[in-house]
Amino acid sequence: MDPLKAKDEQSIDKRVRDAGLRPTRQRLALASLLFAKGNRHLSAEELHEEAQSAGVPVSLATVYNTLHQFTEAGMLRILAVEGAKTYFDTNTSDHHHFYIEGENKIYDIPDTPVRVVNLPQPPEGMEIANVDIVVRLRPRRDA
Amino acid sequence: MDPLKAKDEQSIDKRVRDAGLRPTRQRLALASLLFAKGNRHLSAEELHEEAQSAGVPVSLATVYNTLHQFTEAGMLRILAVEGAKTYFDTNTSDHHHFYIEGENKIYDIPDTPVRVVNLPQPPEGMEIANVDIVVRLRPRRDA
DNA sequence: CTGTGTGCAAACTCTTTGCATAAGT
DNA sequence: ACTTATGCAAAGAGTTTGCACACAG
Repeated sequence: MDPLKAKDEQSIDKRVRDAGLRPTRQRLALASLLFAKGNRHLSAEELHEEAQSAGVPVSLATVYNTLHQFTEAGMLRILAVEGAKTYFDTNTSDHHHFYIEGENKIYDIPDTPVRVVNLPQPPEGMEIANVDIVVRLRPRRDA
Repeated sequence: MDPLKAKDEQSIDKRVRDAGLRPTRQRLALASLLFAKGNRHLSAEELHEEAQSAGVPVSLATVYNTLHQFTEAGMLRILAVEGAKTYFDTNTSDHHHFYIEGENKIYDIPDTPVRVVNLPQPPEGMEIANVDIVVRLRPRRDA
């Protein structure tokens, strides 16, 4: 077996274990799809289709369960974009997004130099969980 | 009739007309609820309930239609928060939000001094429609 | 073995749609 | 009158849940 692949699989396995989840076939397969290729923004349905294509017959319900378990474990973040679908982001660090209106596409803002200034104090008894910035884009009307 | 109320109703009427919409009973009533009391963040269902309480028997479908028509006319903005529900904001100018996790509550960031620096160039052929900042809050664990 | 995870299908929530009736101009 | 808006109920999309079977430890 390809040693590189073996190593990836080991680290995936560790990641899932460290999250306190049993490394089942399905969870490992989903984790591989999610974390193998860098930062991704996926809906449950998209991940489900990828799994099918990859020959891993996982059910949609399990995909939802798994995505939420990974999210609770801090391996994923939920993206707040309007519209019905929930997107999950494999990059849990501070970074922000472009959102293309009408296309339902999300992209990382590259090199994320974006910063927020003058953040207000949160109200009594609350703390800031995180700050999401969505830069909504549309096709230029002129030009 | 109370002259103040009459004046409000006139301006509501004008607002709806200016949006190119016929000032029907329902649209006027919903516009009054939406715009009478300053900035608000409402879901369709919440507005529907308010209308019922106010004695305006409008159907939920009409509330949805109306909210979308108002949005297209630029009188409302859709708020992007995670979760299934769509929220509409009566304040269409540049300002940002606190979101309380678990409560599904949205508040304006007061006096909005928040600003984003180092916004990147949008990709080719795209322009920035707007920038949404959501500061997600959670109860403090300590203290 | 024992308990957790999975798959299926049904349930649920929010939102949209189709069509007959009602209201605005 | 003519046209657009409304209400209802049904359909639709996305997500969650309950329960029997399967798999990991």
